[in-house]
Amino acid sequence: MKIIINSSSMVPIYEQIVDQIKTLIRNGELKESDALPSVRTLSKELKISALTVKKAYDNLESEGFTVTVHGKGTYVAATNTELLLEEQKKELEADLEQAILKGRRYGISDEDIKSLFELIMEG
Amino acid sequence: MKIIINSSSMVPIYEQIVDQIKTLIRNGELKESDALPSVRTLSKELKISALTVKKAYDNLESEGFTVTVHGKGTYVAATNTELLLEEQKKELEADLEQAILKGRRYGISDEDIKSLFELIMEG
Amino acid sequence: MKIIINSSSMVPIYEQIVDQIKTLIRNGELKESDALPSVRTLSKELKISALTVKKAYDNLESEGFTVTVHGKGTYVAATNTELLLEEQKKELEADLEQAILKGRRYGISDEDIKSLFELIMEG
Amino acid sequence: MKIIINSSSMVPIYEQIVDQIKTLIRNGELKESDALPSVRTLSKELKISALTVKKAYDNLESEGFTVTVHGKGTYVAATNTELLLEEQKKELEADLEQAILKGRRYGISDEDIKSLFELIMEG
DNA sequence: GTGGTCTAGACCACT
DNA sequence: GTGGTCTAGACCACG
Repeated sequence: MKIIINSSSMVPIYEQIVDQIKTLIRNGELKESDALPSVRTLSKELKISALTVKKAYDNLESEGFTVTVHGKGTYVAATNTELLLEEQKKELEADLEQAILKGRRYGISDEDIKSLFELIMEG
Repeated sequence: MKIIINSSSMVPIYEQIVDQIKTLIRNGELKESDALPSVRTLSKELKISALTVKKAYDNLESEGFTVTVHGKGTYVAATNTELLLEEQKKELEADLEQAILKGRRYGISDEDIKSLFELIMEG
Repeated sequence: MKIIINSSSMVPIYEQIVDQIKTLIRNGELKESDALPSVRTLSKELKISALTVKKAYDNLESEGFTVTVHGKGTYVAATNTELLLEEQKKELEADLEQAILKGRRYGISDEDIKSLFELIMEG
Repeated sequence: MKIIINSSSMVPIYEQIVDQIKTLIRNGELKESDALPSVRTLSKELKISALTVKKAYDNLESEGFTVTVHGKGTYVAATNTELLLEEQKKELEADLEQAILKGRRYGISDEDIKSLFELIMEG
């Protein structure tokens, strides 16, 4: 499990974990029935609170990506990776839209917004 | 002063006020030496706490957009609108970059990200 | 009446007026029984609110420097200029003491405080 | 954390806290990465509102003396204590200058002002 | 547990 | 009237 935490990021730690595990599942690096590391193991590995890892796992479970067996551990559920990709695209779309709307609210021209976007994509 | 508050947004109310007043200043709808509505007036108008409006005004003052005279009111300071535009562009850039990085972290191809962006801009 | 208002100063306007009139009295530029300008006249001259001038005059009267005759105006009272000088010295002493105490609270050495003081006196 | 609040002072409580913490940092009693007491803890200790403590902490952070991590706490930032000393000296200088100017405005001789100053320093 | 935001209302100083 | 400070308590998000 190569999970990288950026504690100075504005994105909450638990969300960073959720995002990365989702992607691992979609990429096939985590397959159906694979066991995730235990809450305590991962928390020690990442040097964060076990409660934070648990919150991430809870989110994954409530979204259907994992199933937790009491006293045994957390396992990757059967997933439709196509569906997951769609979901992630929707999330990206929402983020992009919000950024664009903010730019327009600031009175920045669409041309300038496009230029900025392309600059970032190329950089 | 047409300020619109979205109380269900994750963006704090005081920040929404700050953003909108900054934009009003940059657009020339609020000119140098113009008086902002008093803290109490605006708080009644927006049906929010006076403290929340004050926090917004404090932020504007500490960033140099306004000057406050005790017992008199809050006024638009002399500002370099060029500089303000740059600042807002930087904010937009940061937002866009974060969205793009998230998309890539999700394993979405750059082509797909570009398509999504253009779709939103045209829609 | 040469009164100078610094509206960007931290010292309240009414206090600036009080201070300057006190000094005019002590220097003999305003003598016993001299009439002060009317509240409205002075407020127009200084381009400030009449209420602010009134507050200054009220202060002067309550400290015994002036007497106000209803319907006529405000006049300089009989004063002991020696006493006034003492009072002003005490005020200066209090201000200096507060500044010095602050410096010491900041952990600035007495030598540095003295150096600063002399620098200002000479500059 | 020995912080002393003088609630009858004209100096706002939050500013008293800011001043004293700045000094603790400059004196090395608070070192880089040290945790400040939590907002709630300090507010109980000083028997003041949590909001007042938070306002102090916000000020410290916006001036770069501390960093706050959501859900974790407030920590002393890496600071240039030399720079801080300079800043505090400037503040002292401004206070002394204002006192001296007031004395001169009162027509008190420079010799008298110096005498007063030395008396206070020795006392 | 932590900080972040918001409320409703109080009292004060200045104009 | 204005802004400046403070309170006591609420609800939320994060760890």
